[in-house]
Amino acid sequence: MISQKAKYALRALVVLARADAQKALFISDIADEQNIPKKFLEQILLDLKREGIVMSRRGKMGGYLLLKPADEITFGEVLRLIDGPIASLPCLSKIAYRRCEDCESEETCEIRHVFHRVANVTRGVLDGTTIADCLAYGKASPIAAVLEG
Amino acid sequence: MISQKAKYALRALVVLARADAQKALFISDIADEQNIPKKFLEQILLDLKREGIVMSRRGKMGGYLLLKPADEITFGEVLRLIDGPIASLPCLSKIAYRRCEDCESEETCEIRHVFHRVANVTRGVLDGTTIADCLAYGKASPIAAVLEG
DNA sequence: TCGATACACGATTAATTCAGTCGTGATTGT
DNA sequence: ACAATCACGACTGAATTAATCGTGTATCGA
Repeated sequence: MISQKAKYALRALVVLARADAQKALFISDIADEQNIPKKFLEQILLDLKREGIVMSRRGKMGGYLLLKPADEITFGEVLRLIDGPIASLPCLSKIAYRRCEDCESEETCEIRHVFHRVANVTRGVLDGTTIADCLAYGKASPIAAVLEG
Repeated sequence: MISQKAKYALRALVVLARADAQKALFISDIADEQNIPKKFLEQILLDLKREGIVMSRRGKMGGYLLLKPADEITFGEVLRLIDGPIASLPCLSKIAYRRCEDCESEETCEIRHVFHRVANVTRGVLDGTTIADCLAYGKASPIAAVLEG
């Protein structure tokens, strides 16, 4: 299960991607549209900003807008930022490798090879899917959802 | 990341699968071989027993043995039992479906279709891999690990 | 220049989960 | 009877999750 925070982050990015690329959106507008607690979303957008995915303007007429093009923001990137490693075992993580303490060696670990395959297929989907791939979905065009069944 | 508990469960099952099918193993022997806290493993084996995956004998000369054949115990089955759903979203879980509270509808959810694909490929691996597929690995035959690279 | 509106950011919190540990009881082979 | 083994509920400390609170800073428009 991904965290609630990651879910909010992804949906906020979709909203930003759907908006006019030049026009900043208020936190409160995004929060209202997606039923996200405003203060929590504020925190999330700050994380995304530090990572260079979005930018913000302060003051009246401020708000948030995408810094990276929507088709260059992958699900994998966002999930790693918010939830941490995608791999099921610390010894398989790219961004936060850690040896399993209880494990004698990675070569003879009985289960590592299985989760290595899991990590590969999962990364295949998450690093191969971008925010732009979600634009057809959502309030704007409920019809699009039918396409996938 | 899977839990430590799930990791222990899978490795304990591999140990049981490697043993003589008729001979019960003590909790303490499995715990020692895999560096698992004994009391914690006791709890885990009870879970696996309730599920019908292993059985136990009490008293002196007691111990645990597999109830199901190793090639019929899938990773998916064990992970669902110990860690819960494999799906990344509650609304995609087979064993514990729950509607996402903050989500208007599943048809128009902007991110659901992506995690549906993730769930499919993950299940493909986890439900398609059994404890028997791990027998070549581990202490018994460190050479086998080389085969995969 | 003033004030309303927006983002910035650290601190705090309640609830839950994780990873065990403890203690006692029941069963069985010798 | 005794020792070894599993059974099982209760407990615990640390970490994580999902927020909330409060104050500060920037900016626009009148």
